[in-house]
Amino acid sequence: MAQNTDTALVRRMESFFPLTDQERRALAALPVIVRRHAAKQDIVQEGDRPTQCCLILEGVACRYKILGGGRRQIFSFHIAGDIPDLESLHLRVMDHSLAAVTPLTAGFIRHEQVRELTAHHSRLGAAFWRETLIDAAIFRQWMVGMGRKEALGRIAHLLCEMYVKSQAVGLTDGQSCPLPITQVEFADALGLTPVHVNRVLQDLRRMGLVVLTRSTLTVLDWEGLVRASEFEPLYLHQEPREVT
Amino acid sequence: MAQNTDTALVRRMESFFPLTDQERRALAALPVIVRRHAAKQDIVQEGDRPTQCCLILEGVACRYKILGGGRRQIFSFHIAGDIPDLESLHLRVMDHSLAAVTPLTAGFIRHEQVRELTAHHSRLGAAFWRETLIDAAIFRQWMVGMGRKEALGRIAHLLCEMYVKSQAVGLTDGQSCPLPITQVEFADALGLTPVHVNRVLQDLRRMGLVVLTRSTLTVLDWEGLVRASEFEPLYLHQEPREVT
DNA sequence: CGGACAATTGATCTACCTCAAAATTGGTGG
DNA sequence: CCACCAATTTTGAGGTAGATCAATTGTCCG
Repeated sequence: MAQNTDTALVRRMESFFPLTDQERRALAALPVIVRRHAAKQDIVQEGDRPTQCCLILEGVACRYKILGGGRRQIFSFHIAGDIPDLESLHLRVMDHSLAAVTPLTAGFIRHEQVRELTAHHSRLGAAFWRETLIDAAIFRQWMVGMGRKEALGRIAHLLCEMYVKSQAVGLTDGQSCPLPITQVEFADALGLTPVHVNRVLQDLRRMGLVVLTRSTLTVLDWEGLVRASEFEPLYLHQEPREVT
Repeated sequence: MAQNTDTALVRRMESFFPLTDQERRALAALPVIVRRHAAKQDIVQEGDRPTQCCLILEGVACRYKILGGGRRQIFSFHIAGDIPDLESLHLRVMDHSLAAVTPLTAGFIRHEQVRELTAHHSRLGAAFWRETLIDAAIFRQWMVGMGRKEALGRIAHLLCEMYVKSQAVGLTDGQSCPLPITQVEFADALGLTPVHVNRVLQDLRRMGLVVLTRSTLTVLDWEGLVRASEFEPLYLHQEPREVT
């Protein structure tokens, strides 16, 4: 398992720039505690003051906030290699919660270890910072959807995004990727009702763009899906690897 | 003017932790080029690869993206002391644009200078990082509004937020703060139509919560506004100053 | 095999949009 | 200093995407 945690982090960092041996060794030396979480279980809650952050190793997690009246807004979905609560490194109090969507394996790293690492390896610090900036870019893109797109484009866009993110960490298989997210969760992420999500997903199927099972997304017509969603992957900042 | 730029940055940093003399000197030594922008003028555009970032000294700026069909989504408004494109430090290509909302005075600092600074002063680096994390927290809060609140709560929330942010940089006067933002801009920020924004603002006035002129917000009933908007300022992370 | 959760369907309702025009406002040039 | 222009704000009437409420069906898993 220790090897898994290393490769996840190392691969993630190397998508920014090639690591030196020293940097690779420093990452591998990070003490990581691996823990499993049941589906729907909170990992960190709004109001907490975490002393560690959480590297997703397997499964899907989401960040969310609950309002009065049972309304919920999901801000992001996270897959293997993501560190969804990295921001807790510099924001003492959590302003939202982090939960497992599916059964989850996660590695926990103490803040002090991360601070130590970034202090001594400024390029790794920059890479971590960059991760949080990409998170923010994704938030902005979701805002575009919720503010200025109709339900169909909004849902299609999320499917594109999840597919591309899965691809980047090698989770795609042919034209399929894992997507174990319920329609209720889609609704809470997109600012819609489960009922409406259901109807629009049927439209997407009828248009021959995708097949969605309970746990898998298959993209039948990528071009069509991109067009329907106005998807432009620039905001994910998956630049070709170059030396800095 | 050099003094203005210094105080803006220094004050902003000190809201995180008390600076050492050394840190204060390093900030003051940053070469800053001051420039004025007319209202509605772009400062940085989507697709640009900036080599500097922009410190707002006076006026209001916004970040936005344009979609086909003339739809626009505004992501944030920025006032004195903000560095709205700080993220360009680690994301090579701009995935959105930055524009002046009002006539604007801004100071520009070269990336290399900022990198130099953060490399030698890791606490300042952390403070800059933190700024971008708070931006992201505000994005999340706007998502909550667009996804799960009706227009009245959404608008009221933005008014609360702008008031509190103004207060933090000493721009409030009694129960008023500058808010030179048109209803069209509100609409593009909130995912609404200008027509609907107009009607809801009238409701807020009729409820006796606020007075809004073209350039100034006056809060008549803060409690009422907070209740109507479900405003909880935790997400702004304006913690009491403490030593790190 | 049962029980809970997830997906689906149908009927009705409403917050917000669209389109169009009028009334205000503020800045600018003469 | 005033008159005018362009941008904003405001008003009205009708339309629609998506919400709400309430079942029903399907599916996974112990």
